[in-house]
Amino acid sequence: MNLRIDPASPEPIFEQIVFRVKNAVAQGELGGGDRLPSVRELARDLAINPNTVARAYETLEAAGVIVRRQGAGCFVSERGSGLATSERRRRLDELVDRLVTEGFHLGYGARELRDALSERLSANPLPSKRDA
Amino acid sequence: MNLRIDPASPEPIFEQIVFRVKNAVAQGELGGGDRLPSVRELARDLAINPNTVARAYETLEAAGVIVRRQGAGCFVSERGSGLATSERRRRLDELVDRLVTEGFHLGYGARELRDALSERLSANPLPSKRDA
Amino acid sequence: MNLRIDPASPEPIFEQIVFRVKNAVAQGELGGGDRLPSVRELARDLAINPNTVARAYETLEAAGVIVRRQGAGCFVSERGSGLATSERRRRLDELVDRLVTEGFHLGYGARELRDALSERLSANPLPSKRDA
Amino acid sequence: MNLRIDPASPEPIFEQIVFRVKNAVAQGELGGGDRLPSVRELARDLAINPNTVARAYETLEAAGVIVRRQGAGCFVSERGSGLATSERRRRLDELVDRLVTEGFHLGYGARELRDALSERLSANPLPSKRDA
DNA sequence: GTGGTCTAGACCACA
DNA sequence: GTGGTCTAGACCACG
Repeated sequence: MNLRIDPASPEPIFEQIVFRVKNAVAQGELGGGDRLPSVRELARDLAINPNTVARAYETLEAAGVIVRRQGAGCFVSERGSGLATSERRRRLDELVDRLVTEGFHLGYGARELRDALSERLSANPLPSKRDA
Repeated sequence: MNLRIDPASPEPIFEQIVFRVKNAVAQGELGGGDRLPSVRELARDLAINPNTVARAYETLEAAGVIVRRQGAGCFVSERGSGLATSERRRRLDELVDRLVTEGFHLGYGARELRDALSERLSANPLPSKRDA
Repeated sequence: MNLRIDPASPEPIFEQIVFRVKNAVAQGELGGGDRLPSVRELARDLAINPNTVARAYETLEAAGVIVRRQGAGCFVSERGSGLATSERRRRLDELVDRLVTEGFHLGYGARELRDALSERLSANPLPSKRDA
Repeated sequence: MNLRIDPASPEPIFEQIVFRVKNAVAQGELGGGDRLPSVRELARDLAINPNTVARAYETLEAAGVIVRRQGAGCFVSERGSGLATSERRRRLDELVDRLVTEGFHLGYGARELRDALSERLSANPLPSKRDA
């Protein structure tokens, strides 16, 4: 999975890990049932405190992305988050609004935003759709 | 502009203000040269600490969204962010990656993501392109 | 709210806090918008580590029961968990199955289980229904 | 009895076994005197560590659900838990409180909780009452 | 003042 | 070995 973090980033370390894992799943690098590195192992590799990794894994479990099993390890979940359609849509709209607003202030117009999204989806196609 | 904030949101108040202003500009509700309410005025209207408003305006100025003229007030900037093309592109890619990754974990596929963006851009078209 | 914990219980302290808060909300002792004691204050009152309280509040936020606002405190949420109907039903069935199974092994029959539930609901009526 | 476990569940495997057995008894699939598979046999069938099965059986014996006869195997007990009436009632109230509290936070009201319990009891009636 | 992040290290529970 | 809980204490961010 090639997990790296940037300790100098304003984004908390545990959130960086959370996003990297979500990203790996969304790119098909990790699939349902796959095992993640152990808390201690990843902490050693990233030279950070095990509690920080544990926090990231905890967040990922709360989001329905992974399951943690005592004595066994952490595994990519086979099931989705279980959110209601309305809630999912609300969050999607917020994500889109954020892209459009911030993108506009970076100087990008409607067409460039659409193209950027299309290019991203073509370059790294999503795995078969995940349940909500 | 009808600036409202949600005091029950976990998003910091100053960030809510920043985003609402950026959003208003991106939707054409605010345009170059328009004047924003004064720090004291807005703080009174929203019933929040003036320091919080001041921090929001500082952030907006640093982002190149507004300019503050001594004694005259705050105005929506005519110019863009002033970032280099490579940096702008990097940030756009990051925004797109975030949409795709989080959207996937909400259960949305490539087509639905493209559609959601297109619908958003049709419903609230962007103003004429802003300079970078 | 009268929060007490049992340090000798096998149930983790942070989970005891989580349940007590959920319970207080389900009994109408706490309602939407109400403020919880601060992390430090509650930690001092219960004579436990602030991190343990923070963990409980974090869990409550993930469950959609409260919202935490930096610099302001923790407040009972006005909104529900946002779970899909199917997921809510699945969890309810699991709760019911647990009651029936464990209740049976305690020596209680169908009628006694129904009566115990009815009595509980009569003695402490639920507040007006919470959104899912 | 068709004992199955879900290795992807965060619930410890030995607890899954404990609950499945209790559940089977509460549904009449297993009755007093019935023999359970041996530790080694069940461990092989479920492809898990024999220690895990042994732990589950120990827990079931401590709860009064099964009895282990030296060299003969494990059998569903004819007797109840042996708990005092007050302790039994305390545990029942706790179970009911848990159902009501968690059910409320899932968005269910008093009536829906009562209905869910009644439906469950109708769909899978309890065997003749077990001794306390 | 509030909550948020991170480190360090102890001890327990599960497989 | 794995993850889970808890403590102690530092430092940062928000209002």
